[in-house]
Amino acid sequence: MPEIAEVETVRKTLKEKILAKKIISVNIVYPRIVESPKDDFVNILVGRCFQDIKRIGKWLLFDLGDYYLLSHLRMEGKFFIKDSCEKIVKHEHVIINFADNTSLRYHDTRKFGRMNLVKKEDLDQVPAIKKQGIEPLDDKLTKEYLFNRFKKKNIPMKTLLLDQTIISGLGNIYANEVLFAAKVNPLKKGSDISLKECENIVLSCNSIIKKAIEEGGTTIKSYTSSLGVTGRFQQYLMVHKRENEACQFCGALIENIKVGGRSTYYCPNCQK
DNA sequence: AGTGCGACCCGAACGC
DNA sequence: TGCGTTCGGGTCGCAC
Repeated sequence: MPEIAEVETVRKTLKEKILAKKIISVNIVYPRIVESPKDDFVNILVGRCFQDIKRIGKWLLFDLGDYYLLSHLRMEGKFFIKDSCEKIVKHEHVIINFADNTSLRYHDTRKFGRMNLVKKEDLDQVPAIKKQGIEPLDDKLTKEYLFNRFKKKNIPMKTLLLDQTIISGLGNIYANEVLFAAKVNPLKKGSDISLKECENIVLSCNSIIKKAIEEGGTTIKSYTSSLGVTGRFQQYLMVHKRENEACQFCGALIENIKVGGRSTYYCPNCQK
């Protein structure tokens, strides 16, 4: 489940490995991953090189000079670097071969991830990018901003934290952790949230995402970032996947409920 | 406009 | 053992 901290880890680790290497061929094994016309996708990549890797929310932006290759890992997308001669293994869907006989391989067991090529000047036109909200570590994420975005919403806070147009980059793990740290009940409606609670959410977002990025993200189930890098944040998780364990603050048992169809973990005593 | 929900996927976990 | 069923997870698009 790559969220902002995992995507940031992928960005940093990949940058060390693939910049300024000429792309000599592209192999699209599973076409649905690539949303752009396939011929364009191959023709534009070949001959160019990645000059930088940026990130907006959970989106990776591979900078090709005049184009961006956008990549969203969804739940289980991963990138690996392998020698070009190595066999394509199961779940490797897009292979980008470099002139130095290495290759960047997109691996995704669920096939949910997506890639797009977009001209740099058209980036603002991409709907998914255009509507991204404010990032957890951005100074513009203030209690007043959140209060204004939440106050007319008659839906649960858990759902609102997952809304990428409000806060950009939180997924299920960090949404659970942020609500616990802020002592906000996941079922509480946005319209019932106080300015003080918004302040707590901002502070919790800041500290949790900062720590998660420092620790290289979280490894849950099948997820490793890229290049075999394993996140260490899982040892700091207070509620996520800890159903029936004692809350580390009050000792009450952590509960698991569904909110908006998503698995939600919280302490019924600390988050009333 | 705001809200809810199914579709997209397939491996893991579970039930029998 | 082996088969069938259920679940999960981010985002989009459609229905209400």
